[in-house]
Amino acid sequence: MDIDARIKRRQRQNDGPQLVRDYEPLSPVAHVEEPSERGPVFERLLDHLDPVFEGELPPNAYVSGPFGSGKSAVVTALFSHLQRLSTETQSVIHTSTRAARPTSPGFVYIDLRGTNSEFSFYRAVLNGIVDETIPEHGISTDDLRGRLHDLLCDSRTGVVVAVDHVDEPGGVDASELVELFAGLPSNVSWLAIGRTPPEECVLTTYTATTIAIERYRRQMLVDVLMNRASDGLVQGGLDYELAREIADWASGNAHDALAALFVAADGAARADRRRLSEADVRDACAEVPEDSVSLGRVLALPTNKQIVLRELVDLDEADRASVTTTTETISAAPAVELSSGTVERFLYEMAEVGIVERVQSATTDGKGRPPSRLDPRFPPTVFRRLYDLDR
DNA sequence: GATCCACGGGAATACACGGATG
DNA sequence: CATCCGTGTATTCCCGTGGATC
Repeated sequence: MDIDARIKRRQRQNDGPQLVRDYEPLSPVAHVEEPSERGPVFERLLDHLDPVFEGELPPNAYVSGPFGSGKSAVVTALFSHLQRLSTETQSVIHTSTRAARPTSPGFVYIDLRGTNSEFSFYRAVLNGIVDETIPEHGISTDDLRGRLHDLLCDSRTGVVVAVDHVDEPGGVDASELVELFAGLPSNVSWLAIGRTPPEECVLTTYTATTIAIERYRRQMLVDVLMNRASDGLVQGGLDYELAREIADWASGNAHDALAALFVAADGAARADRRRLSEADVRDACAEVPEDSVSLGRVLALPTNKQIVLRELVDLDEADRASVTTTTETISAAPAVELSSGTVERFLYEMAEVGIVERVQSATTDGKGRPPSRLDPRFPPTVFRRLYDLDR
């Protein structure tokens, strides 16, 4: 960078603070410690978990709600508080020795994104119970299950395991989850969380409680946006009116609303403005796909798949004309060390589970099956930033 | 030495089209 | 005209190997 540019930057900074102070609070993936807008939902969850405060295990339960209704936000917040509480009171099993005498159940939160195998599931449970970190290799799945049995059978009170994102495409579905829990002792109570409505979900035949969470009301969503904006943007960066506009457009989906805010903020920041404009918001909303896939899912993908996606979102139209040319361009990129066969398979696999969408080309050049273009089903700007941010 | 799982690589299958065939 | 066939491409499926980790 030359000296002029350095000076310019200083001048700009002295003009006033940048629009975006911190991208983190704007991220649709980030959950805050205290989601203040969902008080009643907390109450319902606490009602269900009530036996815990008597040292008893609650029954199994299923929490359902549409995309972006705050299920994960609420459960992760609640469980992190409960965990803290039970560690403070020394009530959970802490070590693998039997010295500790638990008087209240332990709490484990598991995100099924990224735990696709039997092994990784039991490993996650065990990790949530003991202090030490369980190795990822060199120990068999059966050994893991064995250790869990030993530990839990020694524990008088057991654990409550929250399992988030049940039934996602390509992930663990309801019946597989039942199988997994069948491999654990009976003093494990689960709290499953998913989008499938309770009446369609087989899990409810194993639960005493189902808790349905509704989508955000408009006003609540506006509050969420204003709160996040006040954490991530410079003061006055987001007008109340624009927050309402985003909330209206998102119709109760907090994920999409935050994604739009993120994109809009990014756009305004690039244009070197100090506040979001009407046009920023409009463009941002247009960038978020109609039926978008959660960025949480995208960012939970294995590293190499994310690398492929990172390249994909930068390709121009010509390079995305077919899966074949997309594959060629991506595997030629310096950042990609995969064989083209693998890149291609990754692309198809991600299309299969809805991370990207295959759009069949209308133009047929006579020869062979018509090619498909791959469209990301998430806002590229958000993915780009969040991906680049933690490299 | 044991274990899990990511990769590679290729085989099998599906699809679209034009032209041949009955 | 309906159906079959061959060709070229797209898509799916499968499984062994080896890297990484303990």
